[in-house]
Amino acid sequence: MPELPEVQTVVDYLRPELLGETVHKVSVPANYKRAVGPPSLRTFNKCIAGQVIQDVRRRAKLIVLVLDKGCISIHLRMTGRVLINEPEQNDLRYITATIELGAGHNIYFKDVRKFGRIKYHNHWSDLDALYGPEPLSDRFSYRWLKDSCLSRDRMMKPLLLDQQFIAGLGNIYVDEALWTAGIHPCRTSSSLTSDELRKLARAIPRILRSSIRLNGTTFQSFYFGEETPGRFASQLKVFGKQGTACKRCKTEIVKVRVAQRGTHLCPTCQHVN
DNA sequence: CGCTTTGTTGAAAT
DNA sequence: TATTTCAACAAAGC
Repeated sequence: MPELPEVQTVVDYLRPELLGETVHKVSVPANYKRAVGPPSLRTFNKCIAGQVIQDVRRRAKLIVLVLDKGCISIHLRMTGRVLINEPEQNDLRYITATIELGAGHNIYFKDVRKFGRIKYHNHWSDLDALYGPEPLSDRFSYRWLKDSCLSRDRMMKPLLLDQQFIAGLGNIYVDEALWTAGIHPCRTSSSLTSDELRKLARAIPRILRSSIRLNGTTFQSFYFGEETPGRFASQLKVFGKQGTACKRCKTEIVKVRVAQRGTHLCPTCQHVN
């Protein structure tokens, strides 16, 4: 499940390969056209034709190809993968879109679950405005987190998953950050103490940077490049660790349901109140 | 077959 | 009315 560190890993892998390439058009298979747009395929191609890729960057969980004028965003959702080499024959059926570059070079979007989407935006700011602060930017701070949590009344888990609140966190890193800070996922944001907020503000960037350094977490299906897995799975403290002993207090990690999401926590370290 | 996964959407609840 | 929560959705593997 690609979240901020996994998407960053893909972006860092793609950037040197794609910088300076010219985009020709995007094509989709006849039996599945949902992966591209908005805008419509016709408009999409009219917009991108001949534009040069000036930058490859990440915003929230999106891979963004910044072109001369607008930009193309790629959301991997659950199982999306970006390939820059011709896929194997048996992988061809999962290619839901192809971005055609010059000289027979293509970007292939392979997506078994087909939740992934590729969109075009006329301006970077249109896309930028959709998301909250980047946790690895200077817009994120203890002060911001404190003010933002105390000024609303939401459960911490869904709050941190809300991309408009903070960008890039998903199920894995929210569970890890809340365990590190000793905060129960059901805690109300306005009830957090300064000490808890301070711990959380430290934990979020620390965990994300640490994961990026190891190329992200390969839990089920995340790979970048052709078949390279991330190595952060070995550092996980609670995600997928139900039934094992808490690294801090030896209590058994449990998996519960919070806001319709599978949620991993230590009942001792993370108090409800 | 039902459950799981993600983020968006629109409806419902507070 | 604004804020917050929830169910539905899209798709396929196990």
